[in-house]
Amino acid sequence: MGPTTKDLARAAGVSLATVDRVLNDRGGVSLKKAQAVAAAIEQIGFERNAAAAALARQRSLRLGFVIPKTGGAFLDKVLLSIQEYETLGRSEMTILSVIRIEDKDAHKAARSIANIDANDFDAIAVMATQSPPLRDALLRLAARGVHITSFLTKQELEGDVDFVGIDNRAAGATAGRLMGQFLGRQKGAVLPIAESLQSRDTLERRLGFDDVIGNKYPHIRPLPTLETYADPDRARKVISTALKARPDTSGIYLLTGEAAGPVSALRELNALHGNILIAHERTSVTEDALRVGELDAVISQDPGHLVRSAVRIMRARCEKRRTLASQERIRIEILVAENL
Amino acid sequence: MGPTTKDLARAAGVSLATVDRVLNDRGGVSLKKAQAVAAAIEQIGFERNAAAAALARQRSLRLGFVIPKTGGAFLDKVLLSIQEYETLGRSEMTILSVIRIEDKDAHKAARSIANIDANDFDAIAVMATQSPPLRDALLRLAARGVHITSFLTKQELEGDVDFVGIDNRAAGATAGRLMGQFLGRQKGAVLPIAESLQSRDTLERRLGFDDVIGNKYPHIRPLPTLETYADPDRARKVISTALKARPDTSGIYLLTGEAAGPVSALRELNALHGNILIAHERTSVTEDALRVGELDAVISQDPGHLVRSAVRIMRARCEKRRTLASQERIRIEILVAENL
DNA sequence: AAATTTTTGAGGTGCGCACCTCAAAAAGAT
DNA sequence: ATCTTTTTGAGGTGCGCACCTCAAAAATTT
Repeated sequence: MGPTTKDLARAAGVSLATVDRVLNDRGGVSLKKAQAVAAAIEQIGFERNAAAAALARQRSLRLGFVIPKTGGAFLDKVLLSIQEYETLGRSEMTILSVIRIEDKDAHKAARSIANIDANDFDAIAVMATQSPPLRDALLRLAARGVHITSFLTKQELEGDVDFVGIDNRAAGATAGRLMGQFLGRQKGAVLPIAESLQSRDTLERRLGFDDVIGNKYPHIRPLPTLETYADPDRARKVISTALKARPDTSGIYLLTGEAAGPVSALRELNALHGNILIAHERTSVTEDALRVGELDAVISQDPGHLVRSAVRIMRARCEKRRTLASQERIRIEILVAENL
Repeated sequence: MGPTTKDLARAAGVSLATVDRVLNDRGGVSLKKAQAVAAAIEQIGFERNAAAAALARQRSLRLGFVIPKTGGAFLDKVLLSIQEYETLGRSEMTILSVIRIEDKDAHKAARSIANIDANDFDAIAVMATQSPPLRDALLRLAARGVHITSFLTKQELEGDVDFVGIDNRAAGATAGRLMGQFLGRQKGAVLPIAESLQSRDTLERRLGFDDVIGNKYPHIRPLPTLETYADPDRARKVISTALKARPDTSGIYLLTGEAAGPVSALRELNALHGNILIAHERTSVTEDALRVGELDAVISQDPGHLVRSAVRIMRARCEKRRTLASQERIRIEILVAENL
């Protein structure tokens, strides 16, 4: 057993009450004594007994996931992971809940956030496209004591906000590397397809992709990104046009998390085989496509890992613990048919 | 808060003492009452409060990792992960320790296991090549109440032994897929290199590899596996001979976890560029080789993940909890330069 | 029916911490 | 020097469970 608060009090030359005040930020402690306690913590290597703290605190941590209302298969998987964790997390004194927000319009999103009662949550993980009104709403929540973590999409508030998610630029670069390797010496054009170019993730992925292709595989020519606007008809039309315009196309890169639309469009156009196809996010659609050989690789991030990481970070923030950063980096996974 | 033991006792119509006897296997409970408690657990959805249990139990779980004495960079990473977890796990009431065993000889290994005092451990995770004497030694430990988990190498004892590690056949298949894709339409031979063919892991990987190559990329010819016996000189010699014998070699597959030897041999032979090279396990050697483009891909399993998973499983066994199996499958990771 | 064994219940203790109250001490203000 | 404010300490309570003892009740044997 490590040293207890009692040992800490003795080592610091203060009472248990003062130790408690320092450990739990209750204020009303002179700088001198506070420093004495801090020094003693270092010296004797005190570590709060998590089990005892959880038991005594008795109050479950209320963690919220703020998630857009509209979203496809990947988001569903994230939601499922949250649910899974809920049943498991009950014994760990955490209550998870999901808050769906409007995401079409920055102001609506901000209003959804503003509607969150700061008393209901100890921390929230926010997935939402950045915007000034949203930022203000988040800052107000933060001011009322809710810890904010950005989830999948970066938020820039004051100070350092933890971020849970992959590095999209590196993800795009990974896709570029695979595309280059899969195409080999073969010359040709690569067609990137996205839902929209508005999203920051898409842009970052494209940047990473172009970077690798340009530097390592200069014989491959990346075409301008096609936008589907999440509309199957439009997808089929623009893809068809693009493929006709560039018959030398030999690779297709689906930048967007939602691969279902483009994949079925490509299937109808008979463009699935013969072309190297790389997509993002593991969903039932991409899994199946990998298995039958329509897709060659999928770049993905594990939703379960995302959720667990977010929960760990939020808990650490609430309990004023430091997190083991190395454990929290979300890996960029590469999936092929054999390692599903 | 979920229901407590008090609620459980009331629901089952028994006393707290009986509930305690059932929950902690103290015996001396009639079948009838035991079933009543079990039924009540289901009915009211009782879940032991892990924090309170850990606190009351007071006794840290003593978990052991049984690891071969000889081992390369990958094993070092595993050991490092165990150490990392140790500092972190102290607050979680677990004490990890590592037991190094002889591994050259099955009898020596068995004797090392036999030397383990069953009173010192609640559970151990064993990494050792299977053999009848080893099996006996493990069974004796199990009989004395130590929970056994197989770690990286499967152990077949009585009943079901948990296994922590990747599916080596699938790992080999993944390597085969990448090799096939990277080589593209290019015909040629692929040279698999291993330390020795004795190890089960190596065999399984080779099987998976051949399976994919044979079925999906029949124009590629896998050569017989080269054995280096972990000897750099021998490695250089056999590789050189093999490459001369088959000038059409265009891919090399390093089956073994230790890539350092073969990689430097290949470097001296100037066989690194021009050939597609795939290896196993992330180490500083494979990382560097990936970055500079000598290696094209690495198939790996995360040591940190391995250790955490093993600990979770051992704890669950000791505390008679069921584990969330989905969370415990170790992923087969694919690494390229961009997703390190 | 008596003696034995097995099963059950009542009750207590302590794990390490969070959170609370109240009084005493120290520091600062007037 | 008195009053006010801030800081400190002593002490208590309870979280849910593990683990213990002892006596009473029930089931089994003799």
